[in-house]
Amino acid sequence: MPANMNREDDHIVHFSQSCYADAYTQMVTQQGDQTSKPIRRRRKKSKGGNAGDGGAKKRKLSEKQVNLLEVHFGNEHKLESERKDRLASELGLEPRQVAVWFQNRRARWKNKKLEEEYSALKKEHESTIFEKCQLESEVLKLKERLSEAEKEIQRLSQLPAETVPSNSTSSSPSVDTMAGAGQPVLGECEIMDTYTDIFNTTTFYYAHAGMDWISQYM
Amino acid sequence: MPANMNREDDHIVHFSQSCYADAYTQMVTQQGDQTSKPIRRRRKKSKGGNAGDGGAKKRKLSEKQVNLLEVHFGNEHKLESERKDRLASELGLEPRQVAVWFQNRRARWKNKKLEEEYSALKKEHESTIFEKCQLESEVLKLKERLSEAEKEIQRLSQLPAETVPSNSTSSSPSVDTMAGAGQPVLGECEIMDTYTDIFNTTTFYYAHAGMDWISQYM
DNA sequence: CGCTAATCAGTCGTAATGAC
DNA sequence: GTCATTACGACTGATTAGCG
Repeated sequence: MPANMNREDDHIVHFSQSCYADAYTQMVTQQGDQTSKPIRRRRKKSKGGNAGDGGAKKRKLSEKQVNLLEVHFGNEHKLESERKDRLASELGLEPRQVAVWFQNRRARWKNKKLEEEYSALKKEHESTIFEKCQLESEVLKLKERLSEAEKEIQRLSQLPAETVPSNSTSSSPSVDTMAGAGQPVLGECEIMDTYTDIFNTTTFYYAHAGMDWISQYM
Repeated sequence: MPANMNREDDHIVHFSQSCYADAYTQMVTQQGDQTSKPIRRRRKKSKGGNAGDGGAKKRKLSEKQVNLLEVHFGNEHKLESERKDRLASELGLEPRQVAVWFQNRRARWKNKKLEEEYSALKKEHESTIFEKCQLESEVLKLKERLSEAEKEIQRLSQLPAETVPSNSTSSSPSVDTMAGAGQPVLGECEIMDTYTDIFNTTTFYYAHAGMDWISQYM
């Protein structure tokens, strides 16, 4: 809520940068006071002073503060101004800081969520592809069996009036045959296309997340 | 909207820090922004001096600067210091600013990319699901045809020695029959499961992006 | 030094709400 | 209705910590 801070944070009036120091971080210890240069600031890092736990020589929030904020964020991502003020005084921060922290936290949370959903979707997609492959090979298998069966029908219907040997009647022979020859049916399966597709269009480090099933083909 | 008019003075406050003035902003300004609203201000505002300026405060980079930076970023996301310095002087910025801009640009580009890939993947996933459905129905169809064919074989092989009527021999009748009855085969298709899954696990505004195909079922 | 990742903050637009 | 306030989101700039 950067925009509306006017109300309760008037007194602060954005003294940008270093001017915040007092209000923001309780231990500023840093006097460097080059309040004038926004950029070019090459400060030395921590001076010996504060070390310790939440040290925060700059305007960083202390660990304790962040923890408490996290807890409250976990309970509720939104922040009504009543809660904001209460939290602020609990933490010794300006209400505005609390508001900004929540805002940023929400934004970060969204990105994280997106990443999670992406990898979940990817996993699901991969397994769907796998199932699709299985279906494709099943279709091939069935088509061959069907073609065999129809050949058989053709044969049977065309021989005029003979007695057919009883052991060739049932469909089981052809079934077994096809099942035995089932290996090469993957020829038409698009698994390899999809495979390369997946790995070419993504450059994320977790790209290999859910591809375990592929080992079944190797 | 009248809503955001109140920011004017906020800007002024920052700007009065002055530190920015030189390095930042060549005026982004173009103020046509808030022009003439008679905003009733009631806050104590900052000190102020700045009355006269027509707006133009904000440390934002000018459009021209951003465009040039974008172009260079498009060519190469990395930034060697030679290039950085050259760019900086071209733009009238601190080299440090250029570096920061590139850093942020890279970081944010990643998120954007992730979002793009997410929606691309989702689209692909949906079409894969669709294809899988088609395959499932094809499998059902084939299984029925096969079963018909085997019944036929059974019949043919069991009738002793008759002359089979020529018009019932071919397999085409059963094929046509199945194709005609193709509609209800979706009964076992998991499309609805998947459908609800997709819409429950995502809350993005572009969730409906690639579901056009679903209209084929409605 | 440069980079990434994380963090903090300011700006703008805008929707929801309440007062006049 | 208009106007103001407030809260939020998206975007952007800047800082810091840590790695190589």
